[in-house]
Amino acid sequence: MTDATEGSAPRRTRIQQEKRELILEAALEVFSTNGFRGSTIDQIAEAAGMSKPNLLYYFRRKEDIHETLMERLLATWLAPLRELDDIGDPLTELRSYIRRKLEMARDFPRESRLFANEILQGAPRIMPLLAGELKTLVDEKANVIKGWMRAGKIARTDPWHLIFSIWATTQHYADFDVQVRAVLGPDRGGDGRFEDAARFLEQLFIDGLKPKG
Amino acid sequence: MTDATEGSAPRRTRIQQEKRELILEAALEVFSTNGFRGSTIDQIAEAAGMSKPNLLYYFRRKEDIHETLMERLLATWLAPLRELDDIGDPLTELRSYIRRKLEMARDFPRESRLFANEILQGAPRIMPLLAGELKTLVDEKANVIKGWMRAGKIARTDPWHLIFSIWATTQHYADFDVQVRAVLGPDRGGDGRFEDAARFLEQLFIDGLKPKG
DNA sequence: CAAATTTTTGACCGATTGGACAAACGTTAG
DNA sequence: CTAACGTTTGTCCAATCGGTCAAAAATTTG
Repeated sequence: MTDATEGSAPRRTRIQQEKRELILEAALEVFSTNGFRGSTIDQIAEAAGMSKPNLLYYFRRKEDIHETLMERLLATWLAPLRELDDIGDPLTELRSYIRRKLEMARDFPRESRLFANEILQGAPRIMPLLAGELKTLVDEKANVIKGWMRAGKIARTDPWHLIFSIWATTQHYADFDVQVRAVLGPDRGGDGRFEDAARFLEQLFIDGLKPKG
Repeated sequence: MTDATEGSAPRRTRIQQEKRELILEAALEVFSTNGFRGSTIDQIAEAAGMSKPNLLYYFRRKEDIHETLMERLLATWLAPLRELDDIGDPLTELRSYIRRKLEMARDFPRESRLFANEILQGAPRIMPLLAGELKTLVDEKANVIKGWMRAGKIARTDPWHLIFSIWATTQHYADFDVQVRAVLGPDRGGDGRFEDAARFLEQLFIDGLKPKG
């Protein structure tokens, strides 16, 4: 994907490519734990192992780093939803989607928190994207789900809120990780918590809480 | 609840009580939308309609405002979970809990976002509370839920993750409100979205997605 | 009333912030 | 070697930050 903010792809040397990656990696770490305003260029520069003016040689403004980060994030973030399609068994498809989202929460918690930070503060930088690209994608998948309901493959319910609930429950394990670990305690809060969560979510979304029989 | 940070309850004049409330109300608005570091004393002072030194006459440090806000928040925030008890039908109890939490997301979105901001950034100020008071409460309620499972009143599953999923799905409508409204669009994103969410969540938690029959 | 106390404010301070800039350094091409 | 170009850094700046302070204004008390 080309940089949306520049008309033509800027030519970059090998060093520029590498250093920009280094900065973005460091900035992801810093932004995701301190928020945009809570992070300083010095922090990012130090995490990237370079001086502040050197960092500003690769990204002219603090906002440019954040913007680049958000653009990359959104592409990978919505990939699981894009994969949800009509072929295959509906319940299996949804199960896979839930599993993929939970894996992303486990493997990319910093990206999840970066996104959560942005939304929490009113999404000032990505509002058009939410109402545009994201809404279009969700509407499209909601229609797929509606088709499954009409065909009697899954229970009739609100597809949009279904998608919200999948987002909420899976991202919770990234965004609220400290709380989850604190409540589960040292015994159950270890690495196994994601498998426990996967089992629980599968049961919740498929069967609910009503006892069988 | 008495102020945990001061040994004895400080005596306050009528003006002090009123102005402190005014400041806390303004600070809730500012902190919940900008985070702690993203908020300035000037912003809060302006929102409260007073000068910065005047504000600092009532709260000596920025952190004191945030601390007072968090203490109040936590008490009311956990009230719905405290109400969950053994008397009454289990499924009805859980339904009520979900409804109460969703109502809190609707009526106190700023408190929800303030809390989310704190957790997102690693809960630096309330970590002991999470591992202490909160964990104790959740463990206790998890045992209640376990009892229901043993009695065959609800399906067997992980009570802790059940509670997490209720938190996640309900608070999502406060914390990710902009995204929810953007995706639902002007038609369905209006005031009715909370009733739609309530209907959906009830169905999800009780019956899941598997088609009937 | 007057004295004592509480409340409010303008001016100010040191620290931190995002960012500019020119000079120094390193690398590559002719 | 040298000129050109890409990279790095020390220094600096204006704005903003949290917070202080003394004095003025308002209020309460006797």
